[in-house]
Amino acid sequence: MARPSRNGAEPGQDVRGKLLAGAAEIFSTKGYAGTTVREIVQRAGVTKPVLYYYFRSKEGIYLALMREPFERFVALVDGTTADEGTSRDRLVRLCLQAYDMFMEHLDLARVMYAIYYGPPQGAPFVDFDAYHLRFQDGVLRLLEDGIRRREFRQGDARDMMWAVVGAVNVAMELELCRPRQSVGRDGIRRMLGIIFDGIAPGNVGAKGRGKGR
Amino acid sequence: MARPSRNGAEPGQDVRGKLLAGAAEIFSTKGYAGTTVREIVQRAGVTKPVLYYYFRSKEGIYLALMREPFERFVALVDGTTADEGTSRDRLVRLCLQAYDMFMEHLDLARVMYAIYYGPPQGAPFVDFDAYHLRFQDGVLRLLEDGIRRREFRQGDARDMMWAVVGAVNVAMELELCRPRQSVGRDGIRRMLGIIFDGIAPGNVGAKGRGKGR
DNA sequence: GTCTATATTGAGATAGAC
DNA sequence: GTCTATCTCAATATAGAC
Repeated sequence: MARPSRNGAEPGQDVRGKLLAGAAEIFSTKGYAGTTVREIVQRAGVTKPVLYYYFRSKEGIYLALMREPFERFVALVDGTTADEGTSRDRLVRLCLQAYDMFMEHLDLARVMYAIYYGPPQGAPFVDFDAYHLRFQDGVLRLLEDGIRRREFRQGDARDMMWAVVGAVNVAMELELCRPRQSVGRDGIRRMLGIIFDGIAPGNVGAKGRGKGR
Repeated sequence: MARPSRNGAEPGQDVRGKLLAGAAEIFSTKGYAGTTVREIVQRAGVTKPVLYYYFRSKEGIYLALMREPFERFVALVDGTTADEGTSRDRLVRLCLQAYDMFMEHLDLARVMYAIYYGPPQGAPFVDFDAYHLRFQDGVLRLLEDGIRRREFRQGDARDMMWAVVGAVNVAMELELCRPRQSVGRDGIRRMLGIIFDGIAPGNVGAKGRGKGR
């Protein structure tokens, strides 16, 4: 299309993509405020005005980075809750898919956590809550469905939802902060198993091992 | 002791305390890097050299702030795990006490989360992991104890531990980020109840409602 | 489109008077 | 102990050449 620039790389999308990829990594380790434009452009092998040309500002490249994966996440939740199978299986599947998605975008997840559980750092607003709520709502609906079908016992579906969300969160947060100790997909399966069956002795019902996708 | 200073406040401890209290609040909303020395001293009604006089540096006031409450936390965990009662009751008690402590120091907890799940922000190192591990270890020991006593079913105590820690974490994180939606002490009790008894129907054993102090 | 060079701002920290 | 005044440094951002 256009002729290659002096350093051998394609101009346009290529430089833009390199800036984005590098920025994701740096934002994830240093946070929004702690990341300097200089670092981003250095890693991409260009100079500052190039970034301002493509993204107008530091805020611009940040927003470009955060927006796309979240749309995929919403689609995923809505898809899985409409799936076939027992409530238990669907629930496990939803949790594992959320986890997989999280792992695919660990860098961005880190940035998100830093902003969500931390100070805004001067970063422009992104509505992380909306996506978090979407996941919770998916879990909640599956639980209510399971209660209606008598797959789960009567009880407050919201409490069950929090227990499930807690298990998934723990797995994710271990991955972020102590990857050596992480429990992984199997850990999530086992935790969900515990939440389904309990840790008190005597539960003889519904011990089926959901394969979970 | 000393004569009141011009603005009517006592000198010495009073100014120091005011600086600490204000710093906790500002660090918690703006993070370490986002907090300026100017803001801290302005809120305390003094000037910059006063802070440098008492704490030597920005790092100094941060460390002074973070260190003390954690020592109390360790003592609490070690105390509760050595308590009397059923494993279930002790476990609930430990979780609720950790939660209470968290709530007493919400500001500091926020700062801790921001550093722990986010970038260091240039803040001096504080070993949050050690305290986190201490809590996990307390939960784990109580669970192993309960399994030995046949209060809990046979199984991987670590998986149970993560489920319990997940429930407590969720309650805490809601308090940090969406206090309107928070589940509180009772929410923790109910989540633990679910983890003990499961959500699948048919568990007829050990349904005792632990009062949990 | 990409560079060099620089303007501008605000941070943490200190000197020295009182 | 607390102030005023100032130092030093690094960051974002831009001007203007090529």
